[in-house]
Parts: sequence; structure tokens; C-alpha cells
Amino acid sequence: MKHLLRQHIEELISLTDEEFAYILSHFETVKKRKHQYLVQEGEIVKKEYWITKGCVKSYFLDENGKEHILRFAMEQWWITDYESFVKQIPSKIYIDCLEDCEFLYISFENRDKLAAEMHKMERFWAKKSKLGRIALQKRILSLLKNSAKERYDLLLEQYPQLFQRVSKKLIASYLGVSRETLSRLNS
Amino acid sequence: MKHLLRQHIEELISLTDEEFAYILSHFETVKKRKHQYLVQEGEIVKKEYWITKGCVKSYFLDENGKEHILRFAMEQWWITDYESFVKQIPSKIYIDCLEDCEFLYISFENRDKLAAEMHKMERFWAKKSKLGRIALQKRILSLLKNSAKERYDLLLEQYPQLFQRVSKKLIASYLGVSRETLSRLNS
DNA sequence: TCTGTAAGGTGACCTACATCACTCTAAAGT
DNA sequence: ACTTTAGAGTGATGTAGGTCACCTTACAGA
Repeated sequence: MKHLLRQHIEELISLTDEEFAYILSHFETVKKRKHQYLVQEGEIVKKEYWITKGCVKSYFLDENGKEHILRFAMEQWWITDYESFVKQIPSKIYIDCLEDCEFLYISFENRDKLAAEMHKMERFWAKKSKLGRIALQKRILSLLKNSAKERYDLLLEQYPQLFQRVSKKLIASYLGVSRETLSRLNS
Repeated sequence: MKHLLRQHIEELISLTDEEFAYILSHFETVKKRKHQYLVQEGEIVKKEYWITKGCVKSYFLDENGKEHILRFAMEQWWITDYESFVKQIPSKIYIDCLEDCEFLYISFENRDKLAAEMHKMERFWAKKSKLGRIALQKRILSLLKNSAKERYDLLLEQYPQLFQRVSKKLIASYLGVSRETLSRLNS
């Protein structure tokens, strides 16, 4: 799986073998089973995960205990609670595994060290962050201007694989509509 | 106004006098009158602006010509269309002045040069970007879980100044509700 | 093998918000 | 000074989507 990480990083910056080996030495691997947590509310998140296998959801619980999905992530996506990870404050969200999963992860300290030592990696993360920001902007735009049906169609178009792996209840929550409404959208 | 920029940058990284002078040499100033554009749909955005005076809105027009506000920005905020600026693709949005404004701006080339030359500035922009991303995440969360009235109250609490400077029509658009609904929220 | 639980679908009803139409006021443009 | 335009409020009515209740199916665990 490690060559995939290299490939992924090299989409934004180029690396020598030595550089990649050095980067990789800052990562570790971990496996989690379906329903296990990566992050729980209240903890200070210490790791950023890169998914090599499986699928996770990140969500928060509102005052009524209702779950709101922030995002899904699967193979070759990064996942963590950035607010907690970046600011090192207690997390307000949960991240847990929708399937048995495998990850490469980097600790807060190693990420910081690597960014300080290797200007290239600082650039990589800066670019990732910019792209992440643009994606969030698009989602806001979609929440502002599109109806539930339109948001559903856009999601289906962009991530058809998601609909094979994730229950409609969770998709509904991601789109910000009720399960029942989602169920009625295609009629 | 330039000491305010220094102060702003030094909230995230520390600088010597020489370093700040060097950074500043990459910026230029510009004034715009109320109703003038910083960015128009279709152009490739070449500049990132730091507002020294005034207030702007960024928005896009949907298929029906309806305006949706993405964000407001005022003194000591950065503004540009990041999607266009970062990817150097044509912008989908407009940014225009709600009042007579003054800016410090940096060109795409200078920003890139400065980031490559000065690791500190790369770190500064990386941090800014992370914080921006966290703020967008919060807005999504708010659109998912809060009612129009709740979003109004949160905005009023967080940016009371905005309500002195910006028409309710624009606030309504930012919140994703109609003018009429906003007008009825406090009754 | 039985049973509890999660997933999905659907009907009946409710409500938050949109839309349209109109009014009043104040500021801007000529 | 006169007129146009933008901002803001409000009534009447329409509708997307929420909520509650109930049903079916499937699979996971004992």
C-alpha cells in the first residue's frame, strides 16, 4: 500500500526515493474493526490517518443526540478532526469505522517535525489544505443553492461508490435531509 | 496600516524587521470605490487582498441569476477567490466592494515566490489555510443542524459589527434564507 | 433455528420557509 | 426639487421537507 501513498504525495510534489523513505519513517500502521473509533468527542486528536483499506464516517451529535455526518472517507483519503488536530483542543466529533479498516498514520509531533524539516512536505500539506478548503466551499455553496434532490444527484454523480458501501440513513444525514425524505427523492 | 499587517502575521509566526520589510516589498496597495469589483466571474484571479479599509462581499449567481453570498470580509481580513487563485482557473464568483475600500495585495507570482523563499511564510499561509478550513467546517455544521433563526442569532453574536454595515438582504443570502423570512425571524 | 435489530419504504399530517404582492421610507441620481 | 431605486416590513398562500407511525425484509448473534 505504501507505493500508493507515494503516488498520492507525488500528485502534488515530486520526491526522491530517499525523501519518500524518510517521510514514510514518520508513519505507522494500524488496523481497526468495524464500529471501532478513530476519534471520540472530548479527546485531543494526536494522529492524522491515511486510509489504506475501508471506509469511515466523521460526525457530531447535537443536543438531541441526533447524528450529523460531516464527511465520509475511504481508501486513499486522509481523515482526522482537523480542528482538534491543528489546534490541539478537545474534539467535538466522532470518527468511526463503517467497515474493517487499515490505516497509515502520522502523529502530530511527527507531522510538525516533518513540515519543519522538509519544506517540500510543508508545501504538500499546504496544498492539501487549500484543496480541502475549496472542497468545503463547494459544499457550502451546494447547501445554499441546491435542493435535497439536487444534492443527492450531485453526490451520486461524484461518488457513486459511496452508495454501494454506505447506508442511506448516513447519506441522508450527510445531505442534511431526513431518511424518509431521501427515500422519497427518486419518486 | 502596515504595522497592522505585521501584527496580523505575527499572530501566527514571528518576524524580524528585515523579514517583515522583505515580505511587505511583495505587496502593493490599491483603492476601490463602492460597487467596484475585485473579482468577476470568468477571470483568472491573480491577487490575494488584505483589507485595510472597507467591507466586501463574495458571491455567485445561480442559473436563475439569484445571488448567494459566500462570505463577507472587512478590515484585517484576507479575501480572494481561493479556487481560482490557487488552481489558476477561471473564477465562478464575484467579489465587490460594499463601501469605499483600501487594500494591500500580493500577486500569485509573489506569493508563490515568497512561500518558496521563506519557509516561515509557507508556514504562515499553511496555518491560515488550516484555520480557514476549520471555519468553513463550522459553517457547514451550522447549515446542517441549525434553523434559520439559530443561524441568525449565532451570526449576530459572532459578528455584531456586520449588522451595522451590511443590508439585511445580504445577511439573509449569507444565511441561506429569503429576505422576507429574515425580516420575520425576530417576531 | 429463532430472534432482535438495522435498513428501507410509505402514508398521514405538520411546519418552516419560499414566493408573490403590496406598502412605506429614505437615500441617490439627475 | 423631483424621481428613481434600494431597503425593509408584512399579509396571503404554496411547498419542500420534517416527524410520527407502521410495515417488510434481511441478516447477525445466541
